[in-house]
Amino acid sequence: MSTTSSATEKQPDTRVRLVESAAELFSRQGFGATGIKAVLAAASAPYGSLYHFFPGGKQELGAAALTYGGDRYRELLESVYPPAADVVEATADSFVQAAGLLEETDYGYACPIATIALEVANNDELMRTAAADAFESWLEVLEQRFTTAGMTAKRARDVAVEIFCLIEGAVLLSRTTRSSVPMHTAGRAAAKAVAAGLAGDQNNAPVRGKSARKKRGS
Amino acid sequence: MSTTSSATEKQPDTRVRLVESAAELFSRQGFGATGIKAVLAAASAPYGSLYHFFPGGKQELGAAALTYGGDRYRELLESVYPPAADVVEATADSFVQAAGLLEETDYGYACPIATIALEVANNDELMRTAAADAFESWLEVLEQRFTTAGMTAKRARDVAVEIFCLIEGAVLLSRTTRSSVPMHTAGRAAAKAVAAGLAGDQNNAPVRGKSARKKRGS
DNA sequence: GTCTATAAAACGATAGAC
DNA sequence: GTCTATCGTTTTATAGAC
Repeated sequence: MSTTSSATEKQPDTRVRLVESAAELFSRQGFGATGIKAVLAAASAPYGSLYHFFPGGKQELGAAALTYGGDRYRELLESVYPPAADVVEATADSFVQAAGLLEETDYGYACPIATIALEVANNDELMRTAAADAFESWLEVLEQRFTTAGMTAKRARDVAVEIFCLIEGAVLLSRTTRSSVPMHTAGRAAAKAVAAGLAGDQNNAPVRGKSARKKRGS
Repeated sequence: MSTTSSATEKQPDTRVRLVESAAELFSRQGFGATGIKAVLAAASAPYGSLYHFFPGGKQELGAAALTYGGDRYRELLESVYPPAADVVEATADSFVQAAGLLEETDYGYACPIATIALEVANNDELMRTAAADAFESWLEVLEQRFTTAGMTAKRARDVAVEIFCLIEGAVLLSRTTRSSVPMHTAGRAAAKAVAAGLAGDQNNAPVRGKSARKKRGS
């Protein structure tokens, strides 16, 4: 019962459609620029239903959209990184997939969180933490895969953060310039970073001066 | 060489204050969520002055704010990368500086473009191109420095994009999680990437399988 | 030319009818 | 319990007074 009411599952889930539409529109147009009316129209839901399912109003809807989008993307990430897969190859694939998504959506969509997160990071603590939790869940997936592949926990974390930064930065640059080239460039760098992490070449030692480089793995 | 009407230069630059306040507020709170009244109040400017200086209204103000913020950041970038400096060291420094900026602003400010760019990339072509031009000018600075340091033009471009992605992704993650750790992690990765680019280890060949490569820059 | 007052529309949110 | 009509505020933009 309660808000989700998954016990009966009778109607075509107005609440879910609401969250899906919100995640879509907020991530495309921004949270502040998207009115709740637009969300309701996209979800084919009547006006008052929003406040029925989300007493907290737009803020609560935004947080739910972030959590929903974060979960969906985490699932995608888990599927792109099958437990036994080559993590270098999987990393390269994930960027190619992201580039394809950008092209398919005419550079309109790539990350369900980023746009909203930057908007609300200073102004809305509830939504900020929802976005942070989503990001953290993605990093945990990457960490787990990299650890399984042989990295130390510390290194797996660093590489996961690095991959995250590369893909999110590429999302920003690709969407702004309407080109998938940056995403492909970032993908090659990401694959290299993962390979370096596995090979033991990825550390936090000073990089300048003489540094004996150890060739890449396999 | 004032911005537009450079003939007289009489008033204490209301237009500049307007653009500065807009750049500040838009990048912190988002473009859609920030009303023009808030910008006018921050600039201590009367209402109608906005439409006097910017007949195009909020859109034109937003584009001007992006150009302004982009120019300022490009100057900062040029100062962080002095022409004769060690680019690896300069790269590491720039991330440390970015981390410091995040902490000083309570994780409220880091990039003058990113937040706005993601919001308007789909909805406002004028602002989108302004953001794209700003990003491109930053990449050109990095490219030029890396080329001077010995990289080939192609490699310099790739490394520049990579550095950009790392710092912008780190801005997103650091602001969302309210931690400067990701920025420092990304900084180490960035310094390594630049070093690898200089050493000739950075290429776009497939990272798996055997691939003997030996080309060197300069 | 510089600024104040107003206008029309859209916003988020609420109350109350069904 | 589900949805429609309305409230008060705030938004961008425009006239028009100084």
